[in-house]
Amino acid sequence: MENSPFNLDYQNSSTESKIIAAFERISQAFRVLLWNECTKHGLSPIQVQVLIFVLYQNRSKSRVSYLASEFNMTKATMSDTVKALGLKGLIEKEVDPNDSRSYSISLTTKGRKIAEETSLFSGEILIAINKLYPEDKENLLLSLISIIHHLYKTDIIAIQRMCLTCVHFIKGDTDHAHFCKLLNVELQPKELRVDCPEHELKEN
Amino acid sequence: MENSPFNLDYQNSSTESKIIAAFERISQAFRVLLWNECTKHGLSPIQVQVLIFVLYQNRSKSRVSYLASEFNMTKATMSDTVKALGLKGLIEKEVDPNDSRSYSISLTTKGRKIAEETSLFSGEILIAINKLYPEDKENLLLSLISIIHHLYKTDIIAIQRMCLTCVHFIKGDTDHAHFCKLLNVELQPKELRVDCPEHELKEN
DNA sequence: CCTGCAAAGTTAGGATTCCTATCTTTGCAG
DNA sequence: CTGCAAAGATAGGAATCCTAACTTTGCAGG
Repeated sequence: MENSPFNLDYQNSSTESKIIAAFERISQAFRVLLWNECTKHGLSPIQVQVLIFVLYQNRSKSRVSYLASEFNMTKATMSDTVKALGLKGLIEKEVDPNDSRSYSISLTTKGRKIAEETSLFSGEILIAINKLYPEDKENLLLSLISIIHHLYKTDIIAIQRMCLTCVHFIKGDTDHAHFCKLLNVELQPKELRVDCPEHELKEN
Repeated sequence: MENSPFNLDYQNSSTESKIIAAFERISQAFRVLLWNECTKHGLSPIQVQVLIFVLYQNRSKSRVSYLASEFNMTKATMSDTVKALGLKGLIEKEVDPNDSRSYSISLTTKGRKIAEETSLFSGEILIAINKLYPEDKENLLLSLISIIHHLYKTDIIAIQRMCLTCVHFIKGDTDHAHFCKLLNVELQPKELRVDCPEHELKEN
């Protein structure tokens, strides 16, 4: 290491490790953009993420426990976050009629407005993606889905909402397209969802 | 939104927004893996990131100011972090002979050991990437490089160390391959680096 | 029915992160 | 040599996010 002035080996070897470095760069771009968005509204990153989540996901998932596992934190932390959002008048609690221990949260008018604004935070990344050729975009998406699927199968990530792990999904083959039983539509490869609000985890 | 039981529009429309959702998932996987690695060694995420950075990047970049901009934090925060690493005996300071205000840091034996161990934290993601076909991997890398390059050109990210923005890089064309003046080698597209220790930013 | 256990969420307390603001020392340009 | 900028340190405070203990409620097995 100290012998050569140049670190020739580093990153020169494998495409995979370069892909990882690239992912890290892009992750950082997300973090920075999210942070900028937060300071604009005087909210914390996690608060903004919760608002955006509630905006898009359906009610059954907008609970303290689910949110905690979604964002990899303890229920205690998420409880604080939800309380803070409540005090700021951005969300409302609605007790579950079937289980009075639990409640789901929904956005107030003010909360919805902020959620919609901040959900555009990744817009500049979207523009960057749009510079790719359409077929490259589709290949990129399929590669990413494959990676996520593998991460899920090996328990690196516990939660995701991809078609591939959903009870409503029927996997296609060379003769048949994929199919979603819930929406009752065929799914071309590029129509596969990665974060579907209707996702229900298939056990096995 | 309230009229239909299913949120059909969401994510159904564009490939780009699905790619963004996928990036967010993968980012989260990184965060979780890094966090796991941290608790193992009783270090904070940023401390581990600094160790890994110092392991791979060259000395001129291992300074408080550069590290602060690299990780998007203030010099004050980075100063604290470096101090903490020093107290734990993982790094050493070496004053710059040309500028006594400044110093660079290097790993102690103990620090290097931890850096090498923790730098494998993304190994499970590497395995997931490896499941792709070789040509898909290369296309994936090229797409990611293109996205990062665009993010850089539009000032979303300030710092990166890709060939495309390096003084030593000579861009190729249909007749000539890319070339690195420093290493004195031709660069095939798949050999382009995304985080080169020898990177020097080209002005303009 | 009721007893015990598990699950949802809350609270308290503390460690850590990361900020702003201010300060010291040093390099450098005019 | 004077003034300014840049590198880093320090102090103080807000916010994050954890562990541990607690309340209330649902539920299953006897």
